[in-house]
Formats: sequence, C-alpha cells, structure tokens
Amino acid sequence: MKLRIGELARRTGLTVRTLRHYDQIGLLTPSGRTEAEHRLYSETDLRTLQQIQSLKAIGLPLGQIRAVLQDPGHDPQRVIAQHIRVLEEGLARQRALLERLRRLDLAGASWSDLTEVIGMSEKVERMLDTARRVGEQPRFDDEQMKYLEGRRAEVGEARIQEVEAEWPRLMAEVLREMAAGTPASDPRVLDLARRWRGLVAEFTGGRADIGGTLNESYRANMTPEMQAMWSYIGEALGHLQ
Amino acid sequence: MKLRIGELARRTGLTVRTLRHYDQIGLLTPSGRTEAEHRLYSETDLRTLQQIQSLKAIGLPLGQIRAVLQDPGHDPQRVIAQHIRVLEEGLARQRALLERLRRLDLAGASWSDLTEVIGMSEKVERMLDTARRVGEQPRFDDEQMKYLEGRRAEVGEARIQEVEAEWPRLMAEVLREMAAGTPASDPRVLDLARRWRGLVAEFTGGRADIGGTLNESYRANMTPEMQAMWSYIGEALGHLQ
DNA sequence: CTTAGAACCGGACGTTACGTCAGGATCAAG
DNA sequence: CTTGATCCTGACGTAACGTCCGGTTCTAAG
Repeated sequence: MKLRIGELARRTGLTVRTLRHYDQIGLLTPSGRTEAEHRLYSETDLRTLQQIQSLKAIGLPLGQIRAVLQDPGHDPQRVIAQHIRVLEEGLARQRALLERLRRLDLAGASWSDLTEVIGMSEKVERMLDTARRVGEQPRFDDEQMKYLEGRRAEVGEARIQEVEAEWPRLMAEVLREMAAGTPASDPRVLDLARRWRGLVAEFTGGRADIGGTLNESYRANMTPEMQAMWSYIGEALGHLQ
Repeated sequence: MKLRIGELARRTGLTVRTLRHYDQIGLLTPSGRTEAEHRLYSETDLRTLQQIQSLKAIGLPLGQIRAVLQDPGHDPQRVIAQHIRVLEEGLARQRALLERLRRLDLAGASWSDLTEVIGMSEKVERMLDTARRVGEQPRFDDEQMKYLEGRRAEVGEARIQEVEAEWPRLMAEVLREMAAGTPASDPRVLDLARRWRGLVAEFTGGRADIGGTLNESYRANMTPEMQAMWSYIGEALGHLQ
C-alpha cells in the first residue's frame, strides 16, 4: 500500500513542500517512484517519518535527525543530553537578556535616552562579567584601585571601548595560531604577543605589581583552553626579550 | 574627520562585512564616498552605529531597528514592550520544551523507544492543551464522557492524528476567506463549512447534545479573532440547510 | 617611480527549514 | 477530449551575516 505525497502529507499534518524538502536533503527518500516520477511512500517510510516528527518535536535540527537515523550507532542518551545542554544555554541567554530589559527604566525615555541607557547597561554587564571571571580572591589593594580608576579617566571612554573590542579579536587570532600548531617563536605569534603586551600595558599603565596581581587572578580561574592560551602567549612573550 | 570602513570596524568591534551588510540593507549608509567609491563614515554615522549596536544588543531585529531610526515617530515604550512580549513568548516555549525533555525517562531507551515516548508526550500535551482551552466550566456529564471515550477507541489512533492535523489547515483556510471578504454563502465557504461539520461529527459522533456543550465551552473562552471565525462558519453552516 | 602588501570594492554562495510562485506533466472523472 | 486535482523540478525569499573571489586602490618602502 503505497502512498502518494499528498496522501502522506494529509496523514501526518505536514505539507507537500516539507516532504519534498526532506527528500531533497536526504532525510526521507521515498522508497519508490511511479513511471511518471511521482513519489511513492511505503508504510516503512511513514514510520520513519513519524520518528522524524518526534525528534523534530523536541527541537533537534534536521541534520542531526538525519545523522541519528542513518547511523543508529549514536547513543540516544548522549544526543538528547547534549541537546538539553544546547537548549539550556539558549534559555539562559534569553533569560538574562529579558531580565536586563525588564530592569531598564523606560518611563518617559526617548530613543536617544534609551540607547544610552542600554549602552550603560551593556558596559555594566561587561564589567560585572569580567569581575566575576577574574574572581574576587586576589583583589587589588586600595592604592592599586585608585591608580586604576585614575587611568580609566585618563585614557577616556572611547579608547576603552576600542580596547574592549580588540581583546576578543586578538584572542581569536592567538587561538587560531595555536590550533594551526605555529610555534610560539614564530614572527606572527611574536606580533600577537606584542599586541597582547600593549593591551595589558594600557590597562595596567605599565605597573608590574598590578600586572602580576592580574596574572595570578586569571591563572586561578581559567578554563583549560584559556590556560593553554595563557601558556602559549606567555612563551611568546618570553621570546620577545 | 571621516573614517574608512576598516577604521570604523576596529572602533566598534564589528566586522567590515557587517558594515557593508548594514549599508546594503539600508540600515547605515555611509554619508560619503571617496572618488574610488570607498565608504567614508562621519562621526554622526558613528553615533548612529552605536545606537544600532545598543538596539541590537537587546535583540531587536535589524528591520525594526531601521524602522525606528528612520521614523522616530515610533514610541520607544511600545516597541520595547512589544519586544519584551515576543521574548517572553519564545522563552515560555523554550522552557516548556525543556521541561518536557527533562521529564522523559531516558534510562536505557533505544531510538525507537525514545520516539515512541516522545510521541506519547506530544499527544498528552495536545490533549492537555485542548482541555485547557475548552475550559473546565461546562463539562460533559459522566454518560457523555463514557460515550466520547468509546468513540475514541472506535475510530482509532491513526484517524485521530489525521483529524488533529486537519483542524489547523481548515481554520487557516477559513481565516483566509474571511480576510478576503468572501461572503459566507459563497460555494467555497460552504465547502469549508461541510468539512467543518464533518470534523465535528467525527468527534461528537453526531450527538447534538455533545456538540452543544462543546459549542458553549468554546464560545465562552475564545479570542476575538476566533469568535469572528466562529460566527462566520456558523453563518455558512446555516446556509447549508 | 615602481612595487608589494594592506585595505577596499561588488558579487555570489552557504547557513535553517521550509513558503511561495512559475511553468509544465500526469491522472481521474465526466 | 477537456477539466480540475495532483504531481514534477527549479528558483527566489527569509535573518544576519561569514567566507571566498577576482579585481581596484591606497600607502609606504625601495
């Protein structure tokens, strides 16, 4: 008992276009065709489709569904657990965003007020985040704090934004060289090390004690990948002199 | 002091490609070009871009950002409040999905077990949802409930799935005719009314008392749009005989 | 003045999961 | 034989860019 595409669509609540799409991406290829190339789906196809619908209902992307159906060697627990983690991450981001939005004081704000408020909110979040990541254990002493605040006023807001934007790019480049296996003594890496040193110097104003405190702080609470990067750039910095 | 695209990218932490994209979609058109057609951004452009970054940071789609920037007549409170509602909806869906996933009993399940479990879970959700929407006030009496359960067993699971899939399609078509201003006496609408009557009959088994109870229930807790549809299809049903 | 490398240009494809035509072939019923 | 329903392939659109390409232009060093 073969089904034509329209029949199958009616029975499953999907559209004809969707079924053709699944065929196109190799997710569900009809087990037969008529002489006129009309698709014919078997009952096995229907059962496969129901599995697809189930997995789609829990939010698995079609690519992953195809992977698990074609290679049942995938462990259900692992795939689902991984998927749950992905969902949790997205959920956490959404929730944080929403909370921040709710905290904004909207009363009587114009667009320019609003963008400014949001901008401030962003900066506060970044500072909090950095503070959190650095950890609170090896804090700067009062004198050091005062010095840092002074520097902040000195270099100006604009430059601070530039520096903040520069860090992720620099880290990304370092990670790329690391992944490519470039030795830390390579000229390209030495260049990166110089930029690194420059950014750190902009923050610390060149004071070695502040740099040391920072270094300790970061070293204490880093992910393995960050530690690897730290060692790598440390070696390159050593080669600089 | 005009900035070239690379400069602006460095200062804002965006990529060159992103800025070109913003130009392409008319979100941020550079205020000038060199003779060689290289983009030149003014400080005003930079400020606009910072506003864009702020609004993007709260998750507003670029299309809406463009709209509010081009026509500041948009009320900030309204736009933000609307955006918050959109985020809340998405969040609720995500959360519900995640909870359902967590409730699944994964221990030792194979893929076929898993899809079956998910399928069951889906059906339960749909039933709960329907029950919720119909409301609990004008409930069926015991005799009616027994009758309905009997019918459910009678028509079989497969047909139930088909019918459940048919409803949204039918409603969508009715809404389309309504929106197009087709009179309820139009043959096309009468056809839809016949299909409607058929689906209701499949559920009630033709018993007028059950149909009446259902009708009351729905009528009591409908959105305005659904009420309009209800009247429309009611009129068409009247024309049938 | 030339040349190499950096920066710039527009154009096009890829990503996700389909919706929506367009133009044409096939099928069932009258 | 002619409709009307159903089917086919192909192609564009969606959101927000990333990535690659082949071809200019700019800038600094030689």
